[in-house]
Amino acid sequence: MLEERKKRVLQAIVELYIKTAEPVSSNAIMNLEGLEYSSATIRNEMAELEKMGYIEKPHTSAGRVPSAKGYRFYVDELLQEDKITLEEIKYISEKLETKVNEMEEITKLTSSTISEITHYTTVSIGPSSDVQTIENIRFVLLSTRMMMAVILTDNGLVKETIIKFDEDITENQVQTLNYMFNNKLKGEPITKIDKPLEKYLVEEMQYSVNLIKPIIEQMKKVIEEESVHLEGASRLLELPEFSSLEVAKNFLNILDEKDLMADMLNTGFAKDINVYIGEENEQEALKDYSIVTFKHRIGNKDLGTIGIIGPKRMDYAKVISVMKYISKKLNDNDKEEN
Amino acid sequence: MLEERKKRVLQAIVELYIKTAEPVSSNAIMNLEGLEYSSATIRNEMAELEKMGYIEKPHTSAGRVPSAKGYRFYVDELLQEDKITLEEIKYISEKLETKVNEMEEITKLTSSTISEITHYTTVSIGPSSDVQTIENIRFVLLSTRMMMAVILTDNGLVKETIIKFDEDITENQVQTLNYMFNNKLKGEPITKIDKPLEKYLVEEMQYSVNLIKPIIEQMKKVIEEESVHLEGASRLLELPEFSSLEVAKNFLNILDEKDLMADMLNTGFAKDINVYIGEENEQEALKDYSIVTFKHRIGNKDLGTIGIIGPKRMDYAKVISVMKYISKKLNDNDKEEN
DNA sequence: TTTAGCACTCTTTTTTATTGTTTGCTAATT
DNA sequence: AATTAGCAAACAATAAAAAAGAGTGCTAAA
Repeated sequence: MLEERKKRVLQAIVELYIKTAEPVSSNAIMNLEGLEYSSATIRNEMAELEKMGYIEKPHTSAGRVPSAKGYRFYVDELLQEDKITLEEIKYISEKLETKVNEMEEITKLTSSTISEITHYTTVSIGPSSDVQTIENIRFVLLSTRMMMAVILTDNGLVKETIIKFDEDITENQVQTLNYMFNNKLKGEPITKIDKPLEKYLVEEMQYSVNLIKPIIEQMKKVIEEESVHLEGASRLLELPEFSSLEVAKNFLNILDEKDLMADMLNTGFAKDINVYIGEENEQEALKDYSIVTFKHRIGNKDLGTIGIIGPKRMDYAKVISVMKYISKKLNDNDKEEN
Repeated sequence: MLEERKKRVLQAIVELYIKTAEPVSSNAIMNLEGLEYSSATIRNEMAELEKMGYIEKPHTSAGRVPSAKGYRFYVDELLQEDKITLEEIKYISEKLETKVNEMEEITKLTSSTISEITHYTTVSIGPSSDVQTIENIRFVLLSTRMMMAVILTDNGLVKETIIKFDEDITENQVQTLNYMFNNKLKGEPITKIDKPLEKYLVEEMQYSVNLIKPIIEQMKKVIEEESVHLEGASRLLELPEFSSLEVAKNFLNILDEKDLMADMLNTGFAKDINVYIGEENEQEALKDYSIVTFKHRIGNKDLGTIGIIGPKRMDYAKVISVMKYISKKLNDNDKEEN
């Protein structure tokens, strides 16, 4: 465990570095609250913190920079969660009051709000399909060979898709489909819509392959579709660590990899808010960045996961404060409405 | 009119500059096809071309760079449209054979194909709402207070939206709506769905405001929604003109302005393919870029507009070749299917 | 009409010098 | 024993100077 003064020094280094992106010198932190010592004393503490692995030097004559271990300690032990201003609270409240018709839009709204307030890039994704159950399925004939399928899930999500057929479909067939699918699938997980179901319907129930096959295939597609939503992609470019084109390009390329982003949002969820600092990220490409993931929900309805991507010197305190506030706000709003 | 040799020189300068992004010296173009003269002779021609305004010098001791006038002359008179390789043809054909269920996906597919082949950024938008007419409208009750509306247009586009109500809706009401909307609106332009219609339905036809108002409002919203689709945003960053972070940021910010992009895609359409070079763009922010717009259609169905954004030294020949090829291919594919 | 030749211009790259920041250590002080 | 003043050493960052390179425009000859 770290002595109190060392903690203060580490905290000062982390917070100043988050603020300025410049290595922090012994001079810069002397005389701060609780650190009324000469720079030489601070230097001694810094030397020890370095030996312990909490901070490091870019080169001999530079100030110190937090190491991954340093950030981790800061996040776990030193971080204070009140870094949210009144204006920000006001802004968030206003944005979250926007009326939305679809649950998915709440996720987008939340993720854009977080991006705007924190100035980091956010990525979001809906709830994973295996936690969702079917509440209702509707088929609607759009034209003789084109049908629309709408699936309502228990968390209020709507998934629709258009299905084309090679032969004409009758209104009668559509009604049978409506009855049968609802009867069989209501309350079941949406992942039940798959190949075995197709097989069952065709082989056991004697439905026409030409009718069932396109339906199942297309529905399966929308269900599995993980649509990643991005917000504020260019925002990070304002930060000094992205002032090299090399780095900027690398970052934009990472964002372009939807699969990678989906992966990232789907890894390990001990808590609702998780912090991954630099090398702690499982994905190789993200080892230079920090990610904070936020599984958000209203009541017990899972609404998906939002990830904030930023530099390692991300303002963790701010990000976490904002998330917690939004989470609270979302649930309050919901209660009011009922 | 330019003498033949001057044309050759101008062409060489434009093409070399497009390729290398470096000012073109007299040395570099001597001995090219049709230019078997000494560098001094070329220099004389270049001096004259400069006086006429076709090319310019970044500074005294640099080579020449095409001016906007130079590019314009090149595009109008010199450009050869066979700049498309066999591999590219193969790649395009394969991609365009992907089966899609929605017309909108064709636009996305086309725009991503163009971006991939040309390495420029593309922006696309659906057909403007005032050229579309209603083919069919469907209302489907999803739950007691939630309804889905689906509009089919004559160009095969599907627009759907979810509508929430403050009071319960009966299946009966939905059927009336279905009958009435179709009866009244089939064959009409979709822009007919607006405030006056709401007024008519409520005041003359005595429908409940609580029912009609949310419907019209929400439908109006989806109709007016111009969803701009972006492809290959980070691609331009590979080009040397974007090697300054300043410029790169500027570019990304322009792309973020959806309204600007929509504007750009909606300005003046003399032909299906239009080229705007630098200052020729109406929008101030685009004066440093060149835009090629491409109104694409299958038969006489308008499918929307795709814009390619690149530097002024864009490879116009390639871009135009690709567009023409895709246009042909789309229409051929369509014929085959019928 | 074309071209060789060369001085001149201006950018780009390389080198050298200068300034500034911060550390680590030693010795003095509290 | 803990703290601090003081100072040399280590680099980075900046500025200034020098050298190299690429092209042009013009003149005079072919």
